[in-house]
Amino acid sequence: MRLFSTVDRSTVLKARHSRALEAGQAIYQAGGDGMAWRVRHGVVRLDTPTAKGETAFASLAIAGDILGCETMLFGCYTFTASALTHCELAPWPEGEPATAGESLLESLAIAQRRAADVVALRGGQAVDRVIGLIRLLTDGAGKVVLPTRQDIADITNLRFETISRIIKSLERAHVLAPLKIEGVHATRSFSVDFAPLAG
Amino acid sequence: MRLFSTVDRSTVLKARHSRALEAGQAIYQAGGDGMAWRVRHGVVRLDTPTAKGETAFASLAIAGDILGCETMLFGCYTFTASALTHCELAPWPEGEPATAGESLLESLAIAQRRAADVVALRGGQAVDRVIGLIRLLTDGAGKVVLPTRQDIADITNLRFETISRIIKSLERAHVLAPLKIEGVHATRSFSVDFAPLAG
DNA sequence: CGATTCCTTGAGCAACCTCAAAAGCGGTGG
DNA sequence: CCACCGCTTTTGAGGTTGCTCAAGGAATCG
Repeated sequence: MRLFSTVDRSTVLKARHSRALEAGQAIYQAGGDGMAWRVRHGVVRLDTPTAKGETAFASLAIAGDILGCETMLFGCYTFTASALTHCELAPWPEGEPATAGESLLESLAIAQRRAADVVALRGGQAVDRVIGLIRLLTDGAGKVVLPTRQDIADITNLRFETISRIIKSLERAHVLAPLKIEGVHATRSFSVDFAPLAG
Repeated sequence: MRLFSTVDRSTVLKARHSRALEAGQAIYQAGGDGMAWRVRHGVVRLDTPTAKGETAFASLAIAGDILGCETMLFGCYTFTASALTHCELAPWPEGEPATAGESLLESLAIAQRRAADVVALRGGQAVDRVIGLIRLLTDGAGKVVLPTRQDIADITNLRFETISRIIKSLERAHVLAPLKIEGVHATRSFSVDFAPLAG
């Protein structure tokens, strides 16, 4: 039983090690060739080329999500991927093909769930969308590293000025606490505490 | 928030045969038990329960998409599904498990592509969103059966009054042509010609 | 230091929402 | 057949959210 189609395994195997990325770094380009990954840590932004030659936000990939699996079918990436925060990627598929069916099914379910999350980030009041995104990005310890205002704007379908106003107001309301992390680019690593807020 | 009419459910869980559904009909409920389907024809709306006990639009499933595969993992549906147009569903997985890996991988790629489409329907100018949805729903012959104004509003994150105004204006601009179909409820089967329009 | 990039803040405006009323359409019962 | 009911759609008037345009501040890097 052959699970996956005609991918040149020899070259793939060469590069089969995990990748660590900084915030803002490009991962791969739509149309390009490469392998598939699973997101271990961090948040990845996916963009799709539009009719006008531009590129528009398409989706998010968070820890657990599969990235670029379409190359295994079509031989090229559908989306352009870039790291929104510090990221760690692991080659995919990872292990024994014995459980590949289960794993794939789970990945499909996760993908649908994630899609619903992203859709939710584009509806409702502006503040709620931003808070929704922050929730999605917050780790177990209540810490979150925010992407740039422009990235947040693209994801929530708002303008970066609006994002700036909203985040400032959340800080002033002590919902978000600015908290600088050392050793990282300051403008990109605007790190914060996030007090969940009722709801 | 959606209300579902009292559809006869007695036949729903009987057997692994294809299902035909009318526009507006409920397919399954979030949390309920059942099987997975592939959409053969038509458009299915997926809703997710929200914090406030209501239910909000989550995604669309169109011909080729997998529906409710998460029951195979969790034993219950994550979303609530209902038919937006006349639909035909086939049991899934369909055939020999030999090609299950390929098929699953393809389904995953399709799901991610579809998610990007839906996200795109929630960004940009109101008219463009509505036109984008109409494009997504238009068949090869340039015909489209529109869902209710309220459904379109939920999908595009607009109000139904806004949808009404937009569709009326598209008709007056001869982009959409009202064209009644026989043998179907008129309010739901508002059918139209769709002249693609540059872009 | 200058160049670049990102963030903040303000003032005015437009797109879209809200609320309200009425009309169309199909079904039901007298 | 007509009157009525429930539901969807249409249309209007006015209000609000979030956008646009503009200017300036802060941090990074060569």
